[in-house]
Amino acid sequence: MAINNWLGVQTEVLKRIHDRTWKPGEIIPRETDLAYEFGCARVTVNRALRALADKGVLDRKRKVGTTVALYPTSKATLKIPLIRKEIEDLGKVYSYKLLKQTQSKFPKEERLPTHLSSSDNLLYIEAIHSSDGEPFVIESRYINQKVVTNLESKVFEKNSPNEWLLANVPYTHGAISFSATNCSAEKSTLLKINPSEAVFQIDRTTFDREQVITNVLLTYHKDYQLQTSL
Amino acid sequence: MAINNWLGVQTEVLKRIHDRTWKPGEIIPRETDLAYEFGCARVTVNRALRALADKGVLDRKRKVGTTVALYPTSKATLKIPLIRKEIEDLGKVYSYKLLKQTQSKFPKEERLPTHLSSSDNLLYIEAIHSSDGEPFVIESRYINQKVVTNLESKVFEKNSPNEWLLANVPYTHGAISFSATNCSAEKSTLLKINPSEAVFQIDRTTFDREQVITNVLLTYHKDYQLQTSL
DNA sequence: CTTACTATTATGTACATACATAATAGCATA
DNA sequence: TATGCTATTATGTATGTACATAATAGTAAG
Repeated sequence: MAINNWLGVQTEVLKRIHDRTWKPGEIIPRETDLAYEFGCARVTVNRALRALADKGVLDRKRKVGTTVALYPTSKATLKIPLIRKEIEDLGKVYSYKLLKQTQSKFPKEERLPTHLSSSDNLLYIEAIHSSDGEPFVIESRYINQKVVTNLESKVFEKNSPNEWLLANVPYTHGAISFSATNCSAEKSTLLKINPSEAVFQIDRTTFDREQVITNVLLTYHKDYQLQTSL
Repeated sequence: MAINNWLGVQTEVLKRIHDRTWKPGEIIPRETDLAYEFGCARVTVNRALRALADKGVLDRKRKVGTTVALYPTSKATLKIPLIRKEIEDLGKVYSYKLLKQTQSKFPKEERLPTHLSSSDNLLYIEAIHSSDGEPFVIESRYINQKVVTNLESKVFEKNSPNEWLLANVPYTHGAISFSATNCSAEKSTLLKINPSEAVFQIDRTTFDREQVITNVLLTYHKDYQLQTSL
């Protein structure tokens, strides 16, 4: 019976990997052969296999062929949501408060903002996002004013930098890192937790080509979990 | 000048989004028109736009059209590597040690293993992975022996469950969550850190269709960072 | 005014075909 | 033996064409 759509091909291929007809590391039949077997066009097989290679299930190489990935490089795609949206999606009321806004060439912070040099003309902002009035995450951000020039001084009193930048300053790429740290005394007060409690942090820097647009350190409330699926 | 490959189309589209020719939320010209403008086939435009929609840069809807995503849902794809590979890629020497292996219907752990019920026939394993002799991560795992039946009792003395399962038990999907926690006394000894120091944790459950194969809690050494790019 | 049908439209997919490109193997030459 | 050329091969991509499908708008029937 012919399989005449790429999702069907994908399902069949996954089935064979799963039931070990094709074992990890092994080479699978070439596109032409599979197309003949399934009774469809090679392009259809190509699309299915390409999608699986994107997911990390298969490895493909020109002239060599397609192999079942030895260690399926479990690629989890995690969506980094807007903070407001994340809170609202939980059915909670979102609120935002600006805590600090300073012009600072040499930020007197404990952390070195990644990817930024002290020579940059930086705007430092600290704000807190709350869920039903409870502290949710502290946003601690540097903005490179060499790149972001259309800034009115009072924007961030009402709008969170998180949201304003996303809507107003397009970026080309970014670097992101997740870690755990013992909460500083100052932040623990803001988050209403005990000092040195373990907190989840996201450090993200976004770029416009070579230039850094902004670096943000998000310090989440206790018990925050970042979830996704494989 | 004609753009006659899908990557070229993608680049041009990204350029226009970036220089705000097409603003967030706006609808962009239809495939047919773009194809005409670029001097290529509609299918080529389709491929480029589809790839961007996958990344979250565009939203597409049949009959309605393609819009620039209002909040580019920053999708970070993070690779969950084999622990051994992660360590070796850092140029360090990898070592593994089995700490505990018990048959336990009712695990006497502080944590409830996610997605598992106490009725399952569980094998509990605790092991440590080291980098140049220094503790790197504690693997604390439940294996569902209803599903994983081909287990020899001594496999995990030499092979880490992490690696053995990946190579021997195919899975259909998984759930994963990242969090921060204060390290338990027991684990802090193993990791050679102060008790209640903040540690990064990954909790992962993999499934074979409806059935849980395994649940693992990975507790990383101090200062561990999970990094990726956008 | 509401409901059901119908036409329209933009994206989604399938196919045959053609050519491009990377990697390999084999052969020939120095 | 080593080196470089060449043929081969599997995947990668582009195109014209055709039809599928989802969502909308418009129209007719009750």
